[in-house]
Amino acid sequence: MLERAVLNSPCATDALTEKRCACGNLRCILEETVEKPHAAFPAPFPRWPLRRYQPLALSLHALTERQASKALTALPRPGPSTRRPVQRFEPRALTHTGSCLRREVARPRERGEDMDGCDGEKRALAAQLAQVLAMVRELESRMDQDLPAAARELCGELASSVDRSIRIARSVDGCPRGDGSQHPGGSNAQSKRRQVQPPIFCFIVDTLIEQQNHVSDMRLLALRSFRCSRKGTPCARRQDMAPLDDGLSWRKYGQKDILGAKYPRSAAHVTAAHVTPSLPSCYLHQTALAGCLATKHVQRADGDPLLYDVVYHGAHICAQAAHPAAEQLSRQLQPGGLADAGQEQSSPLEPENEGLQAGLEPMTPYSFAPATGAAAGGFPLLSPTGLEWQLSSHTVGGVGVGIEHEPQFAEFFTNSADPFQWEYQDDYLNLYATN
DNA sequence: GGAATTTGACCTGG
DNA sequence: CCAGGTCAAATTCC
Repeated sequence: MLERAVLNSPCATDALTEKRCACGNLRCILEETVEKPHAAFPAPFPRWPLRRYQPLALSLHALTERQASKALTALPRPGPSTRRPVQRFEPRALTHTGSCLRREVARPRERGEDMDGCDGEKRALAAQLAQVLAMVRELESRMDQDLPAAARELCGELASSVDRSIRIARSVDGCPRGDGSQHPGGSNAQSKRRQVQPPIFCFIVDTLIEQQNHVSDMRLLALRSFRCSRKGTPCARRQDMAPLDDGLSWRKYGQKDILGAKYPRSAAHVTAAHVTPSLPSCYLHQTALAGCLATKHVQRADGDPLLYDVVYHGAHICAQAAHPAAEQLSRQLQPGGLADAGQEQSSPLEPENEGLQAGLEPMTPYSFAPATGAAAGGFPLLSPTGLEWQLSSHTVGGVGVGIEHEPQFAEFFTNSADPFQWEYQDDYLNLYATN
């Protein structure tokens, strides 16, 4: 795995000053970009905290502000259930139970708070999100001070509050409706395949703390999801805290143990139910192949079992392509002809062409549709390498980390002449102000 | 009984 | 030849 190779670099430290490390090891390149700003400016360098904290804090701020306004509207509305939810692709072996929660938090009912069921929990959720927002603002206010200890403490509080928010959101999401039906994804005791999403903020807060400790860089996180694909360039990939609920329906058709990987890789087609719902199940797979070439591979990351490496192949030409996000991706793929994953294509995410710098919302692979949980909402991820690495996700459990495309990746490492791309902070500001 | 998943076999590209 | 992707019958779930 690339990640492992990165971490095991044998290169000498002095090589880090080279623009490209002599050994070509990725870690050297990473450390160069991380350490150079520190070496170039005397400590305490007043912009150090800003450079370190502002992108993530801005992400948190933008997210929490949106969440505070959107979370409740995304909650299940009372009314009859229209149809049985289509089972999303979720490898059983990859199912987890949200064990990454840092601490157990008593639910409002257990704490003697509002007893009005969903309404009470909605209020608790709103309160939690408001608290998160306040903490993020405080974090922003401290950016100009070199107070890593205070920032660390604040991050811990943030993580705790976010965990609580997500717990509440889940419990609300699972509240019984007026007609007694369960909301999709809710707490259906009979559903053994239900999906449990981990808290989305654990990761970003960990990342924030990690950056504070000079241990890592967001660029490393972007690297973690890079892997060569036998079939050629995947049209999109990302790492996530859970198998994505990307708004589409997937059917698993295979699982394979991968040499050197801890966890097997699962593959899924788009289900053809939307196209030919009357066909018997034995034809579904073939129909899916004939109707839509999109496939999805999911594998747990070796380094962090809570992360899932998701790779999308092929073009959506089935009925589900009508999904707004899928349509958007399709449009982006068409000019470059990336429809077939086996073809060598240029990046569908060229920043200068795709409106990132114009303030448009960054693209996401297929659909990361707003999920039914209260934690749904836009989530801009920042990358230290520049705007072309940014992405926004819209999934409950989704913390998009590394959507990338191989040409971009290659360009990133072959054209790493600007280790100070962090200086585009104002662009970040502008970008997120428009999201 | 239909839908979804599992799993061993087969296929394919390097 | 081998690793990884896919097929499809068998199995499981609801």
